[in-house]
Amino acid sequence: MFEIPDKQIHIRLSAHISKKLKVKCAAESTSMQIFVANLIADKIQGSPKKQPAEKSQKAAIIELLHECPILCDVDEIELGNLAEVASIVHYTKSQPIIREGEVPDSFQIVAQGLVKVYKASPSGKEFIIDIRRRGEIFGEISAMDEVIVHYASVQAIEETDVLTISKKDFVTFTAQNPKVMARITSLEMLRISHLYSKLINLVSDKADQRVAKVLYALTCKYGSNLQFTHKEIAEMSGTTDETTTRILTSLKKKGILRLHRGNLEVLDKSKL
Amino acid sequence: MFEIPDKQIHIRLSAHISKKLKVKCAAESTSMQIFVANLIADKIQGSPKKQPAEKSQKAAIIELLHECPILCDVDEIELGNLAEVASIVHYTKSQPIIREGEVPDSFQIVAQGLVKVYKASPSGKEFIIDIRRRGEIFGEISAMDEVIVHYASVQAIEETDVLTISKKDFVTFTAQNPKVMARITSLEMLRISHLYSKLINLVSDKADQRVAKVLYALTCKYGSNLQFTHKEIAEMSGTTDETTTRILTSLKKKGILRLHRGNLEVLDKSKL
DNA sequence: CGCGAGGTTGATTACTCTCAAACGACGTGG
DNA sequence: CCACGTCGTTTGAGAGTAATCAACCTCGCG
Repeated sequence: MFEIPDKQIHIRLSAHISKKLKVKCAAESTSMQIFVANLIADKIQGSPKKQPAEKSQKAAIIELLHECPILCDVDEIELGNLAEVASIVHYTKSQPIIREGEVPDSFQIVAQGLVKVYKASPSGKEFIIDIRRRGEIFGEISAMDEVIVHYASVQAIEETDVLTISKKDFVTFTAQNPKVMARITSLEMLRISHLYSKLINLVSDKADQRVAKVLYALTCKYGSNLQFTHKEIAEMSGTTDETTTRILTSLKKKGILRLHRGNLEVLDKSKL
Repeated sequence: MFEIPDKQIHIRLSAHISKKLKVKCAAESTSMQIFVANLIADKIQGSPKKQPAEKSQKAAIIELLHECPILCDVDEIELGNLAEVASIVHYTKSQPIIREGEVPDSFQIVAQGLVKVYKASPSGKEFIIDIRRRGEIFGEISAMDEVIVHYASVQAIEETDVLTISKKDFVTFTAQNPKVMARITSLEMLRISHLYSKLINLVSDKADQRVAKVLYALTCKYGSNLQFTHKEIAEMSGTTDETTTRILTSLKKKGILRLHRGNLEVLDKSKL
């Protein structure tokens, strides 16, 4: 398993090293503790180890596969075979799953928790393209035989379990189940339509409308209790933290929102 | 055929009708002459008529199919069959080909000329998502069996010939040529990666860098002589006409560009 | 010639980013 | 348990960007 060790470790750093670390963490938008913890874990254990699917897990995996829209009508036997080659990998909060530029080697389905799909600009600004939850897929680019690289990064935004299938196994599976490939294509086109909407929103809406649209979309998908920080809302809207805070407080004053630390509640979706 | 009549027609409009027409044309970013010409043509002839592929055309159609990346390795017989059910449709400059929200009924390949894929916001602002030329496809959403609608509009930006294949025929074709479907999926993923880049550019770059990136990308694809108006560059960059003009003139002063009416020449691509 | 589309320029306004400071909540180390 | 650092949040002031509004130019064409 890949987890931050329970034991506390105390580290003393010289001032300039500490400063550099701070800058790096800021650029990667991660906390120093998590960064160092992951660094240590990486060093000690290498990449997250795949956990072979145990018998007790197999039923759970098949249930997850059933919940995945692109696999919903694949027959039981095929799903069983797929479950055999799948494994569950746990990622801690803020742990990277895919880094932009890496060569795809596996297809993934979120089993539990949330991941963000995002892209960072050279200047360090991040834009969250999508949030995926249980049953939603990513890394589907590995189903392609061309040699391409990941064009976005994926990171867990809370404790997350991810079902992982190696590229080789997934290619074999799709070859035997052409309908799955068709569903993936269909999904990609749907995602393109969402991207088009995001583009046109970015060029034509002001920051407050963009934030409102993000909140509206999140509410539609996740309900009125949203476990996101202002920073995350900002990165989904393409604005800065401060601007987002201002917009959120103004929405609060209008009675549309209730703000708490690290989460917010939408009281009146229709007013967004 | 669907063309602006050669005969000149002089129309006298009352002031308020003229004004409304002007506003409408501005909103749809088309010239009044073309708008009225298309209006008349639509009224007289209905939708653009499909021109049945004549013998002399069939060779040209097959040549086009060969140039289309997603079809490049389909065998000659299949391409011949596809050519049988394909037809060439001519669109005049600024004529709409697909309107957002329409139900897809055909798959299209640009044979000659240029089309823009764009989306308009409710406020009327347009964003040009992509420019397609000979061999590039659009309307591929009609290959899907789900009932969905077009999520962007397509318009000819110069005199353009488009190879059109009905949804039914194209679905039949892809069913017999699964590799084509795989290539389409691959293409969609590539397009997604471009969209990701556009998104991150919009949120992190200033207007001048966005324009520069647009010019750079256009130069890579079309060479140093670009037949685009400032308005079109602006709609690709997500800025206004005026801002784009300012940026272009500043680039001209730096000796990177040469500006002419309706086109521009990139002198030093590396400085963009 | 007169019109309209494309292009240019200036002045003003509005928005939002940036920088800065500060606070409360929380967890951890001591 | 307290002190501390970090994170998430809040607020303010100032700067800079680009949108908006407006006027004007000019080229090409009917």
